[in-house]
Amino acid sequence: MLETQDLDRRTRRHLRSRREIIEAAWELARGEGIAGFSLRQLAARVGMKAPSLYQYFATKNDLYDAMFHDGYQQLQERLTSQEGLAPLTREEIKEEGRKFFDFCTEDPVRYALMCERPIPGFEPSAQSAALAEEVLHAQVYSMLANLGIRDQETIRLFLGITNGIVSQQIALNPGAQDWRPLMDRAIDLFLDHVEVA
Amino acid sequence: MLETQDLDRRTRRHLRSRREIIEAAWELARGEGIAGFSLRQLAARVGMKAPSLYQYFATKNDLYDAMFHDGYQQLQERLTSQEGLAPLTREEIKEEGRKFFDFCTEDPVRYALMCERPIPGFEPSAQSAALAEEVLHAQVYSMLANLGIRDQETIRLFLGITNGIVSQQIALNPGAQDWRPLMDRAIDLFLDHVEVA
DNA sequence: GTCTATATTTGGATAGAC
DNA sequence: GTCTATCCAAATATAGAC
Repeated sequence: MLETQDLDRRTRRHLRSRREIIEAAWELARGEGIAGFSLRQLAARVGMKAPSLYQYFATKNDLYDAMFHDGYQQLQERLTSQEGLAPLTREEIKEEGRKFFDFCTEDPVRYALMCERPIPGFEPSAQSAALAEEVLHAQVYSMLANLGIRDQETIRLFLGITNGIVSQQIALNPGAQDWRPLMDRAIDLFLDHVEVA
Repeated sequence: MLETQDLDRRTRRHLRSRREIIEAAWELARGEGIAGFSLRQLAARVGMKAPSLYQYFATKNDLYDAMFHDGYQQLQERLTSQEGLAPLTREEIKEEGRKFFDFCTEDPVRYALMCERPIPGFEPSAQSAALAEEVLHAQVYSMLANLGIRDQETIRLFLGITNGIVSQQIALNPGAQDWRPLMDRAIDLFLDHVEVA
């Protein structure tokens, strides 16, 4: 007979393996590109053979979806949720901006999976897309709302300029940080423009 | 005996075929992704078999390089060279910004090839990279220099925010133009900040 | 749950006839 | 310059033994 304890243990073990695979996938993706690694390579890295991976992910796109989801979970942990908080000072906003810059540039492949469309045919599942929206809401929308900014155009302006600094760093000089000071300046520019903080 | 005329004719014919292949490659790339089309598909589209393509491009990466080069030539034709011109008015700058936005968003795959790094292992040749730099110089550096802006940080700020608007449009809602009005606003923001025009 | 073996497809690229 | 035929490598995914 199967005890509940055994089921739990089995589930936990399964989830742990899943996690290990996802992390190995990130490592491989950083080296070979997000679409450039194979399931054979991935299996080898976790000490399995390729077919065993199908116990954890039904298709390669399902793996991508788990990575996408994982990326947004990481971002969520890295930034400070702004929901129900007092408005940030200008310096605190810059601090969050630098954290975002560092998060994105430290792993360009992760940034691409999360914010660009690097894999033809892959789209995040509804669940993962919902998490992405949730993170955006908790961090950006809330932060701006706390400053009194709620109209979509201004929110987009903020998203555009901050992501612009990040994506230029990654496109023109990945691995470096020479665009990092520009994040502060871009945020100054924005805040001067909207006349708050 | 081969006449010079014949050589010219042959060369022109060769270049015409090359051009036809590049254009077919763009069409395919728009549908299948930049790395998602095969040389077999490409050959079929121009009425050839795959091996014949090797008369025109030694490898697939050479084809990508030709496309990269072609993209920057197209951009060069689309924008107005600013070298030796009088400073633009604010409205004229916005006009150029909108042209850039339209150019980039009308073909996201082209934008990706030109400005992101969508193909692991592909880097533009020295010649193509030089063209890219030349275009950037003739358009952006010159335009800003005519306004008295010459320091690198401010130039980068301009590049960051304008590319940011474009890349958000492509990432979040490709095919649409709902971020287009933000290009004007971003340029206002920038010009207010640097206090010119 | 993991394996071996393999099906199946597809890719880039080359040899050599015409 | 274009073709047919083919090489070779690699990919995702499945079947079925253990």
